[in-house]
Amino acid sequence: MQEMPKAYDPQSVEAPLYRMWMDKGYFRAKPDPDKTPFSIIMPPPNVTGELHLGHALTATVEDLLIRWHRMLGDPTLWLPGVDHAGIATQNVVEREIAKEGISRHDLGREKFLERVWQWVQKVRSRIVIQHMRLGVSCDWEREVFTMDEGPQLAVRTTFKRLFDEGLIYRGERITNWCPRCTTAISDLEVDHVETQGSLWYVKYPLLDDEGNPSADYIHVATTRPETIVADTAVAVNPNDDRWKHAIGKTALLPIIERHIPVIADEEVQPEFGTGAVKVTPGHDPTDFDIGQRHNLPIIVAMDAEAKMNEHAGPYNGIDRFETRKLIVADLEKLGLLEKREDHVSSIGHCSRCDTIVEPIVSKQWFVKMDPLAKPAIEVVRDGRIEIMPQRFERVYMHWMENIRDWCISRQLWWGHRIPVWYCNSGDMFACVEEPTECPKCKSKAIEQDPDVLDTWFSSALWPHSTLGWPNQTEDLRYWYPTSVLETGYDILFFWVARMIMMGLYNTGEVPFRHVYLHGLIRDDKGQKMTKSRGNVVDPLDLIEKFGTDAVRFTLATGGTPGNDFRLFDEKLEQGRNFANKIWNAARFFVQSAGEGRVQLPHDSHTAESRGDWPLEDRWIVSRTLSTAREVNRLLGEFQVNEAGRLLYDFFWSEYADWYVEMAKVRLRDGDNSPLPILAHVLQTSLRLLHPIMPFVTEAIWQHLRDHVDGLEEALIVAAYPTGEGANDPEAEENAALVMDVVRAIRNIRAERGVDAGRFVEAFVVSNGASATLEGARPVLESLARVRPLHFVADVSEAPSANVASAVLPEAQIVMPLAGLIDLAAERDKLSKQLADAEAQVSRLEGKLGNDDFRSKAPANVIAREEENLASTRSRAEALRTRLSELG
RNA sequence: GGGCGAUUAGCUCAGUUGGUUAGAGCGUCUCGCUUACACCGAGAAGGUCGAAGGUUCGAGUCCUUCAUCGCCCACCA
Repeated sequence: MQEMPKAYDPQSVEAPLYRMWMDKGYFRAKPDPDKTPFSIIMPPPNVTGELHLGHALTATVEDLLIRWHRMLGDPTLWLPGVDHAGIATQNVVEREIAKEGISRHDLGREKFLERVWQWVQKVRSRIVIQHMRLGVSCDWEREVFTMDEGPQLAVRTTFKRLFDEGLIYRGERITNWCPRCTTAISDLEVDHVETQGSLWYVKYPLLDDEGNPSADYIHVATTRPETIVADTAVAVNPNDDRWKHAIGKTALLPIIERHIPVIADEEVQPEFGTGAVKVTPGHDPTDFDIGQRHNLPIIVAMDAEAKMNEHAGPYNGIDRFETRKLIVADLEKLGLLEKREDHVSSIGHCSRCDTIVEPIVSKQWFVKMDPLAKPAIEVVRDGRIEIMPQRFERVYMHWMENIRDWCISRQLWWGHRIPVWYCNSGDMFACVEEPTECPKCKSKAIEQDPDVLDTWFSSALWPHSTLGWPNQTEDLRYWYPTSVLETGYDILFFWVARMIMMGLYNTGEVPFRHVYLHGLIRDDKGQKMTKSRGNVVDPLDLIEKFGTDAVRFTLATGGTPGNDFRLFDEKLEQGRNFANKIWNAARFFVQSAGEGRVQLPHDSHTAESRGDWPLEDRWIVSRTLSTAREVNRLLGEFQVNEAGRLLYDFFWSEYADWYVEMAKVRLRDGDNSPLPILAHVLQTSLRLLHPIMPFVTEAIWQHLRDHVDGLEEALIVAAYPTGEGANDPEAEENAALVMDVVRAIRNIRAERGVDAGRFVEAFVVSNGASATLEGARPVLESLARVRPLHFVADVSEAPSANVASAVLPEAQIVMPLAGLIDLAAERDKLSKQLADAEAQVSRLEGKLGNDDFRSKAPANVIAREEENLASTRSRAEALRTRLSELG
């Protein structure tokens, strides 16, 4: 039997308990064909570095759900994993080797990838340790990495299927190009920032019929003058009278002096700028489309790092923004710059490195999304997948319905290599296994595409690839579709939407039933936590400082699903204090139990079986039942925060503040009858709390087993209370009255300045509730520190001079407090209360006198209001009597 | 240009089928005897639930408009 220290010490408790859970194999998934499984595939953290608070939140919520279901007896699988995070990891490792003064090109592809793998090994183990510190009860034996063989096979199989069905294609398209990462990125990887910039008005000379520059100009407006060198046309709206005369003519491109046509295209908005637009199909998405329609040549005037190339004439080799300055100056010199205006526009930045993205035409691989999106829309519409909070379903729909093709090729080294080979005959083909020859011409001169896939491609397959797909494994059959996906709303499109599409495409089934989206965790000022701001908080630091349970409790209850929330020390202190409260409430029990063993009450399920128990016992047992029921309901609705709050309130404000104090009254008299009830409520609370606060509850559980019979060997596998059994409304009502009386007396004592320790005389006037109150005499005397305590049936039996009083709906308190009475204050207080009561009475009279209310409101509401009116009336009456006695 | 969210006590936030006199934590003010806990206990003060309309017997909760802040989506040069 071990002593419990005075304060809960997370540091000394957490690691041994986690080891115990692991050693006993409690985390291991055990399928049972007769039961409905509950499964979660953990969102794999990136191997870019440490876990952040978003991961901690995901881990908390998922662990909570898993522990809850495990205790309910459901077969549970929680499968952990790690993501190779292509571009992000490559960037991190590039920065690492830059410290040694080398670039990836110095190393070469193979050596560089070796360095990445070294990095991965290091970071993976840290992520695992961090997760363990958070108390996650996932099945570690099943941990998967996105670059493992299984996911590799799934990636290549999926690619080949899509390729063979024509849903993957390769084409020269305009894509977002990051000149720093030197790769194409998808639309989603571009962050748009409203930026104050300039709009330059430039005059292009029009050529006359002989092909010589005329005095006539066409005026264009541009925000990116450096792209002038790649213009292949000028476009105007066909209905624009100002420019009708120019359509079909030829303009002379300044500086480059190329002849370009003036064309008409509906896309051009006459209201903007001059109504004439320079067309640069190689460097602008809209212009690319116009170019396609008019068969314009495409000129790309920049290299991979966005330096101007040979197409840029005098600017060859110069950076794009430097070129912008130079060309503006040159145009001015030529007299072709008409004016400059301030102009705000939205500039795309690489979400990985914040470099300004350049739209550039290049050869890339794309997935045709429309056919994949349709079924994905369907499953959310018909409820096969539920997204919470529900408002995100609209966001999802909007994106799906306007979906654009997905650029999946990346000019990177780290990632899944595109499984396409080119034959020197000009053929290309996709393969699952590495081929040795071209399937068509049998040539051995084949070469694999050098590019890798967008990291989200493998992520999209995660729920089924981790379970063995494309093999039809037992795991896949049993655990798929998974139950819940928990992640941040910021990756709804990146990940959730794509998992739904690819899951349906590959398996014909949804990947998960429920999507639970959490908000962003912000700092105390509401700012996003970013490395550049330096306000990123490491979950481990918080765990060291407050304990894991405190962090989990705070994350789980501190906010609402889908909404951002601020995290700061005061919030975590609340969690820490709660853990300590639980610890000490248990400590009180353990001390009270002493050497003896306590039996749990063997029949507490029906109100009758508890009929002759003391009021406070009946009350707390009844309240425990409702709490258990409510917690299960809330968890079932994923209202994790409300479940946590409810448990907090129940445990602290009802069990600890009231029941334990009431139990002390009997215990002090040497009556040990509260012990079974204390044990019962305590162990039930521990079960209920365990999913949210696994460590403190398990630690206490192990202590409790020394004192209480019939407890399972470990709380993590103990049964979860569901609250079956009958409540005892009568006991709840009577206990409420007792507590009200105690509170009223305490209030008088405090207001009149009665010494805290002093016992004083009190009269409780009550008719209907006298038996209840008489039964609670020891509790009242002790908790309110009143003695002698008189129960009388009528106010006339209580003294009226020099008294302080309080009027409750079912009782009045009269306390003779010679020397402490301030008549004016007393009158004031009672008058105010009377005014409140009278206002209440007239409000209720009005309400109940309203025929509409009587005929339309439900009966129980009417009955309640009637009761309310009656008791408020008698309360007002009592107050008037008291006041008149005061004179 | 569309869409979404937030606006509730000094601060940070709950409040999910509309139904008693709107809650919590922190902070503030009093007081602290106790078989757990000062990471505590008792008592108190503090809110016209962003504004204006509307629906309803009844609105913090539903509808409309507006304001402020924040976010997402969008190829207007």
